[in-house]
Amino acid sequence: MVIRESAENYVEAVLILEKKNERVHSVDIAKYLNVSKPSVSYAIRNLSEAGYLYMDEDNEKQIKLTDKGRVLAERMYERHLFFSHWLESLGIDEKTAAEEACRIEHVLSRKSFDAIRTFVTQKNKK
Amino acid sequence: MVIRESAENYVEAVLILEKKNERVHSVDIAKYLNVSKPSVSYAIRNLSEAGYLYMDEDNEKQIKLTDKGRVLAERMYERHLFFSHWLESLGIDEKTAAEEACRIEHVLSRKSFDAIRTFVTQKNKK
DNA sequence: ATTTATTGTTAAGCAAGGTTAACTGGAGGA
DNA sequence: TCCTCCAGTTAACCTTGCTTAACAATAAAT
Repeated sequence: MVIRESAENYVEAVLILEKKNERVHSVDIAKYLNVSKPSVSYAIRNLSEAGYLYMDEDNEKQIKLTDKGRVLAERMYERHLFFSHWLESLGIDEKTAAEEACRIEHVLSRKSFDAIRTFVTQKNKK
Repeated sequence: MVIRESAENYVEAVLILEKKNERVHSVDIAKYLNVSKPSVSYAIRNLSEAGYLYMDEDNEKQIKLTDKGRVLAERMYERHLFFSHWLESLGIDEKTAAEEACRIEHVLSRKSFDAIRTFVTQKNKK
């Protein structure tokens, strides 16, 4: 399975719900991402086949990240926080900042993201 | 027609080929964007129905931007130049910088792009 | 115990944006 | 004149990632 924007959003959603100490069931992901239940069902199947997460059948079907999935999710989340905070600091309203962070976070290579973050962080220090 | 990333790439390609003083026929766009001829044919039909460009039947089927198309194309091109130059100045190689600029340019609102450009330009002045 | 609500899955289908294969039509060379 | 090449279109199809409708299974409530 090729990991695309959609897949990245699913694992990130799992991480965020988990951090909020909320239940992480398919239906919660659907609500969080604003998609239908079958979409989540389909995504879960693909992502579990690809080893990014699994459904814990023994524990009320909670969705859990694998190590591989967690690495990806943390990377997306880190980017999300960075871009949304940066955009907000530039005067973009919170909602817009979150939406755009959500799109930018998927299109950058590691190198470019690191370079941008270093640039912004250094400027903000001064 | 909703203008998406793909549509933005087509009008931008027309602008760039035009700036390079090259022929702008469907087949040139296909080569530039690395897509097949039928893809271009389909895109041209949609974009001309939506008023972004037209095929000049009286002039060897050259593809021309309408005013509306030109506005969009210039906006994309401006973003493309900004991001690719910025990334290169951060040490990203030219090819990667161009590829990533090509993706970032489509995901930002006007407000966010302006804010980012102002931030970067100011830092680089100091 | 039976009904009801919640959760997840299956099936069928749609839209966007690609692809290849096959066709048409015009321009230039032999 | 005929043949060939080039450009563009049409048809059929694929993939991704959604959707709605219908259904199954389980838990909770009366």
